[in-house]
Amino acid sequence: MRNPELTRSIILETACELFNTQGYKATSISDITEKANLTKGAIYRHFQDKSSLEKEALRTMCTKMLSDISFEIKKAKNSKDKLYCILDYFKAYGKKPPFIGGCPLMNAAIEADDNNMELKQVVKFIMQQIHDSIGTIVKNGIKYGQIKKGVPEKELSSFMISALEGGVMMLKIFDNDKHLNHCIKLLKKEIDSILI
Amino acid sequence: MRNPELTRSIILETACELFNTQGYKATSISDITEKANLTKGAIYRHFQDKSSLEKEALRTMCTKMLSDISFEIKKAKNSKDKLYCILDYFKAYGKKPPFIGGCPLMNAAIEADDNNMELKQVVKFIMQQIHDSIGTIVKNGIKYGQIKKGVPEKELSSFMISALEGGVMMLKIFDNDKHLNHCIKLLKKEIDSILI
DNA sequence: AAAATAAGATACCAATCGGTATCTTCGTGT
DNA sequence: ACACGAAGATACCGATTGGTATCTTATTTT
Repeated sequence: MRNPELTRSIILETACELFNTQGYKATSISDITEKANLTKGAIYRHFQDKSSLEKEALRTMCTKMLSDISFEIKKAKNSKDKLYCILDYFKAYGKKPPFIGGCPLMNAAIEADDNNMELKQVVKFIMQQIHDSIGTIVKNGIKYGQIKKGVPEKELSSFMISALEGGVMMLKIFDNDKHLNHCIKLLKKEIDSILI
Repeated sequence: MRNPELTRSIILETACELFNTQGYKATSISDITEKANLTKGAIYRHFQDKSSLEKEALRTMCTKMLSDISFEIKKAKNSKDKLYCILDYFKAYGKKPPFIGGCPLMNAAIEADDNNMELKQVVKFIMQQIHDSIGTIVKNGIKYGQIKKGVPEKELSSFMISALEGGVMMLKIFDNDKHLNHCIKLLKKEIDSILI
């Protein structure tokens, strides 16, 4: 019956869910053991301390997010479709969210920023990757004649990320996805305006 | 030397600062007493419990935010300037932020949402006011021939709030206001495009 | 089959949490 | 001048926190 790898993944998955809904500081080790039907002995065998578990949980969620998005992006054939993929990924937060509790990156960013520097570093690293990826899509679009020359790819990337994350925040505040959908609609307009 | 009203306002101000930087749950009553050079006796004389202090601190910060923004908006003479006021208010987070620790509304929204329903209700109420105010500016702009007819005011309002709050999040993640400034630049372009 | 090792349950620790009860002290009304 | 009530300091409460030490039990090695 014993399966250490399974136990570890159960702990990690439970921690992800609780950290992303209740917050990192607000989730106690006991919260995790109760929900996972395990004990402290199990957790502290697999993870050095709570801080390690926090960082690994955040990394796990972000890695899943990045790989899910890039899976869709790779299927898309042109720049427009690739950029739309990102919008669609966030649109899903309204109906069948990829994570309960909202975007893990935003949640960790807001909670960690003055408090938990290690967690903040993880957020910063992942967010930079996303920002670069969107920039690359735009640059390639220009290169291959699908996007107008001179479009400032970094500005568009910052704008898309900010509006989408802000839209998810609005979704959580109002328990209503209309604000998020407004953002996506206007971002699509913005994207369409730079296409050739 | 004793001044109960002053004591109360010191407690409230200290609580605002700590709640907005460290988070509500993560800030203990002892944190507040130490920073304010007071004791529990003082706090629990002026506030019923921690939850009350949390709500009043959030309301205090949001009221300040709303009154600062509306003070500037009232000085502006046309729709464009009024909308630009809101962008400028958020732009200040980069250089001399109105609150240390980021936007109190976003911080509370992210922390409270699945956890602290009373705090979430405060956030929801204030955010609705802001959303309505921006909508009203746009509607009046249309009425007085400054903004094109048919502009969906609610969409623009959701978009502005989301992009600005997301921009503040990016500012906090990277300790760099370039992403926020990108958002503001593109929002200005969006606003200019609906002017007559 | 016995011994060794790894997995995880149990019991405990000091520190800290929010909150209360009590006590001292300051300011005011008489 | 004195008493009284409010302001706030102090001491304490049970519950919970992250973490550790120990013990049992399942699995693998010999």
